Amino acid sequence: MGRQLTEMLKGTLEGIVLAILSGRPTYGYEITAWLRDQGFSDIAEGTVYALLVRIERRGLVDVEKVPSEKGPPRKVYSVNDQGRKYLEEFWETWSFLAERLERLREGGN
Amino acid sequence: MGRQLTEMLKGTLEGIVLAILSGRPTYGYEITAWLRDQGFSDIAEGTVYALLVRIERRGLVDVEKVPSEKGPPRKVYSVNDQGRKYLEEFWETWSFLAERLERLREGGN
DNA sequence: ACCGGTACATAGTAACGCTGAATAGCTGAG
DNA sequence: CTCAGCTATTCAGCGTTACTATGTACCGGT
Repeated sequence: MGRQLTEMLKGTLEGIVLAILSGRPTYGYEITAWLRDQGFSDIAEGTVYALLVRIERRGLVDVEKVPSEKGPPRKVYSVNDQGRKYLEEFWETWSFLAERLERLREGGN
Repeated sequence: MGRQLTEMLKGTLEGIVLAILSGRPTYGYEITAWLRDQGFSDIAEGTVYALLVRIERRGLVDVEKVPSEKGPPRKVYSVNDQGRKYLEEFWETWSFLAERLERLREGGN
C-alpha cells in the first residue's frame, strides 16, 4: 500500500499489537510474521521491536524471557492491567475516528 | 481524547480534509470550525493551515482567493483530479486498516 | 481608539514508523 | 567442520506528521 498506510499506522500499530497480545502472549518475531500474514506486508521487523520496547517502557506489558527450540531466547510479552486499560481507551478513540470517517465517506457533510 | 487521537490523526487528517473538500470547496478557518463541531475539539488552527499548504504543494487541490465580508481574504480550496485519485486511494487504505482492526476487536486472532 | 471575531501563517518540538545494518544462536546440508 | 539459512533481537539516523505558541492582518461595533 505504501506511504498512506505508513502514516495511518502511526497510532494504530500500537493498538494492533496490544490487541494481539491481549489475545495471547507472544514475542516480536511472531508478531511480525502474523502482521505480514494479515497483509501488512511492508511492516519492518525493526518497527515492531521498537514498538515493543516502547510499550514495555510505558509499563503496558510484562516481559518474560523464554528459551527457544531454535535460535536465541524469545522475549514473550503479555498485556498487564495498565495495558488493558490503555487498550480500552484505544478502542474508544478508534471508534470515535472510525465513526466520523464513515460518516464522511457516505457524503455526510 | 488526547495523545492517542493525535497519533491516529497522522495519516487520516489529510484524508478527512480532502473528503470535506470533495463535498464542497471551502477554506481553512471553516474547516477548523467544522472539525471542532464534529468533536475534534483539540485540533489546532495551525495544524489545518499547515496541512492545506502541504496538499497544495503536492498538487492535490486548487486554490482561489476570495474576499471575505469580514476579515482578510479567504483561500478557498477545491479538490482537483489528482486529489480525487489520492482520496480514492485513501479510502482503500482506510478500508484495509479498518477491516483488520475490526477483525481484531472481535477477538479474531 | 479599542476589542473581539474572522482569517491565515510559521518556527520549533515530539512522536512514530521506516531504512539499513549489526549481532547472535541454532540446525541441517555438503 | 563449515557455511548457509532461519530464528530472534537491537539500534542509529531519517522523513513525515500534528501540536504549541506566537504573529500578522482585516473588519465592525462601542
